[in-house]
Amino acid sequence: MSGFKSDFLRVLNERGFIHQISDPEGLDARCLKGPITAYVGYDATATSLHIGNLISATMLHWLQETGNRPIALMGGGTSMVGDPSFRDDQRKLLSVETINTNIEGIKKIFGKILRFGDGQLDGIMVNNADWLLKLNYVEFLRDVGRYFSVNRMLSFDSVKLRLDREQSLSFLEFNYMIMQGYDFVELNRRYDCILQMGGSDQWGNIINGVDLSHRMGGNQLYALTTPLLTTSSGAKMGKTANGAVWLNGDLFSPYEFWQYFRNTEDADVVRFLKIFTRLSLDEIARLGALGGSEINEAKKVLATEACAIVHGREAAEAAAETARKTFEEGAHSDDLPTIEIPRGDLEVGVGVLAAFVQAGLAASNGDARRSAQGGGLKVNDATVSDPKQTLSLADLTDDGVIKLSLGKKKHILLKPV
RNA sequence: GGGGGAAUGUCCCGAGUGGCAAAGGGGGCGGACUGUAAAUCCGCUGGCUAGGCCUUCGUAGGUUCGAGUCCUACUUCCCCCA
Repeated sequence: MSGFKSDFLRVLNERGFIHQISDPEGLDARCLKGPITAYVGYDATATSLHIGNLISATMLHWLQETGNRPIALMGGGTSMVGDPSFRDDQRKLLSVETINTNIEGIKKIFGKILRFGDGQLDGIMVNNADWLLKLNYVEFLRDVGRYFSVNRMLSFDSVKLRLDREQSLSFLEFNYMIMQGYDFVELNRRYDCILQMGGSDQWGNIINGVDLSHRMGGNQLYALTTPLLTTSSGAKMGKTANGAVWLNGDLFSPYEFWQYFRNTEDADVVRFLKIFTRLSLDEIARLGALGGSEINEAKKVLATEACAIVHGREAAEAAAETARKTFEEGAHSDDLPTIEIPRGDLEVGVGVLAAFVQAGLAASNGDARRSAQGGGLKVNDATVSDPKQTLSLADLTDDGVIKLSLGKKKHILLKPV
């Protein structure tokens, strides 16, 4: 499936976005005939999208960039049910308020990735609550439900895990794929949308929409999925100690985001540059050719470029500069994450362990104590050897702060107020 | 409706003769080696005013000097029969 003629599929293919396409030749031919409309759906499971969602959102970007129309679908309706795909337990039911709050958070990112407006090829943002919540049960069953075979639905890999583990799959969740299938058909009716994209875990759900359109005598629709991103050593992409790599700055700061990409494994640099930056393939090839420790330069470019897309160029440069000062000069930058501490506390003296807990670098005194025993705690770059040590005004550096470090990478500044 | 199983350290999986802060993995964190990489090796992975105390094995009671382990009821989930 390499010889795509259309700009859109060629770009996606070259940059490593394609895992499966339902009818590659057919879709390629359709893309050549003129602009197409395609969509990706996002459920309101959190107040922000995470790095995994960024991949499909980036596909929407390239879609628009190559002269087509993108739709970002907010799953206000489907989130009422919850996608059971590849999950071994039921999701918690979300309240309507939570769903709406989450959607507001999720929407933010699209302004940075797509161009919206009233023009022919401007992006569209819709919410499937607009049509799903209005459906009449029996009518829906007769119009749409009749086309779904339970036998077939049970055969999808996405629910196999659940069934094989003998965990219950509720009827509520079982309806999810029907709703998503219906979404696709509805978007085709409303906007002539012919392609749905998503992560590889969405294949079954997307194919259901393609089939439903057939059975209802509708248009030919297409499915396209991206590979599940894992690091070369096999870990799932986008997970850190504290959870997901969020796109919203209030959950995951630009500096943290920059650091996440800076720590990419060597073997993943080129792959990630293609997916998470908009650099030309020539430039990426050049960066990928750097050998040995020089590849660190490529990682910095990756971090800055990826960060710039999500947080803006300025924040990305600032994160890069903070990192440069911290790691290359061994100095500390005012831009490091900072925690305020009452001046009075320092006058009295604060236990080191408690200080690390306050800074969020340790979960408890015991946790901090253990880190200290392993030689992982530092105050102003000096290893903490005595857990009973206290911090006072005398520990302030010339810049009037105290730098706490956990390991080599995590630094927090304590600032008296 | 009847019968039989299951729930363990608040990340996950998973052992557990009545003496248990509870085996072992995975993951995570820290250290060494490096290049803020990978691989490898080592340490840690309930809380605290810290070698003493406190809270943990689905929930609530009970038996016992002592309960994750035994008894009763309840909850949730699986399987079989109707």
